[in-house]
Amino acid sequence: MAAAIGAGLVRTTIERYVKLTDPEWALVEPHWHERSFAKAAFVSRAEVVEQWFYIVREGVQRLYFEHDGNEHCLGFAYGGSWSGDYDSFVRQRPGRFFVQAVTESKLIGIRRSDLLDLYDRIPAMERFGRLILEELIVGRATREVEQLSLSARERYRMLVQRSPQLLQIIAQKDIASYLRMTPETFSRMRAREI
Amino acid sequence: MAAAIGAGLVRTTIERYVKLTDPEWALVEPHWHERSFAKAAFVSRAEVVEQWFYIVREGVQRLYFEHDGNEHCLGFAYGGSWSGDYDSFVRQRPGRFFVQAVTESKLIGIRRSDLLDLYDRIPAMERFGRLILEELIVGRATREVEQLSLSARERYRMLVQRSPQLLQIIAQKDIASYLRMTPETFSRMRAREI
DNA sequence: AGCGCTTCTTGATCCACATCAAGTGGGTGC
DNA sequence: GCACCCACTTGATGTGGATCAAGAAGCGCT
Repeated sequence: MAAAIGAGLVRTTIERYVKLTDPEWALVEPHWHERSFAKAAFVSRAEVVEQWFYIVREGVQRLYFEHDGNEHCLGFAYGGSWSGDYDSFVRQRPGRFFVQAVTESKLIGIRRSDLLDLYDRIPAMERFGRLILEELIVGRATREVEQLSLSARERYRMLVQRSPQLLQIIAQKDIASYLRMTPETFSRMRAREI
Repeated sequence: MAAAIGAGLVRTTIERYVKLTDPEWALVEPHWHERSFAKAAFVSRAEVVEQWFYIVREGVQRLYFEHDGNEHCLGFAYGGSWSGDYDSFVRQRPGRFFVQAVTESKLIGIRRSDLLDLYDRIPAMERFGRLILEELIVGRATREVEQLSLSARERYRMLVQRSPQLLQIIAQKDIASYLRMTPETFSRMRAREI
């Protein structure tokens, strides 16, 4: 029942970047597999070399790393976006990051060896690989500018305005970490002004 | 005298990532142009849409943005690496960053339209585009982990150990900004322990 | 439903680094 | 060569947010 995977999600997602002919899609499609993760399960773990690249079908995941017993949250993935430890996936070295399912999640993944194979065989797929990286870089640059330009309170207000749904789904300590502040500071901002 | 451009620098640099056949190189080579920048001249400016992508032949440049009259330095480019405002280059929107020649610089650049054309015509060039973005992403991830894991003093020590030559070339206020501290803090760290 | 663990809240205190201020020195341009 | 402008240094003071501490409230698990 390959055709049912993601109910067309994968092709739709790829075709946000490049068009595939039907014969091309026939080569691409069989390599994607749905994988389920229970709440709190790990999609990727530090120390492990990542072999999968994912599209999120359902659920939310958080990306973080540990240092001195603290967790530093770098981002969240949800419907239609990418998931997994892209850093380890690219370098093929033991990962520095954890990706954990915040809610029960269904991800549609492709193995690295299969993806590289598609890059070789289908120019449009290589382009797809380039374009998602461009998007990633632009997102990172935006986030970096905001981290440096805004105070803790301004970053909090920005998040409330832009992604209020995250407040419902993600633990406050993780949002706090994502915003580069302690849970205590986050809690005080919530209390004093919404 | 196209063959003299960069004395082979461009082909060598590209071939760190992908191999080009001689006929492919013959298509690629004519699109690269050497551009010179005086000390303190701007390679890229905020508000302008970047049309060039550069390889550094000579000199050092700094990447920064302005906010509330402060400059925030995000990185430096030098021999053999990339330069220019990649964020604006990718998005084709007015730039958020400045790239300024710290020392007199010679950059070898290609226009965006020409590069996209090469992506269309030469699969190896599209792969090259993907691979340098992968390198960029990995570098960003490394830097982000360090920013979050290390104190100001540790970041200072790390830089001294890893890139001592930068201390000779770049203004201390810019290195301080790159390390996310004020010039005063940087100066005090220098004074108290080397 | 009740137990136990984790998260969240709230208050008191602390501190690394920023800010403000003033003086010194080096490089650049005329 | 001199003047001006920054960059750099050094000291005094300030503060945003961290840390420490101790309850309260959720929430999963059996």
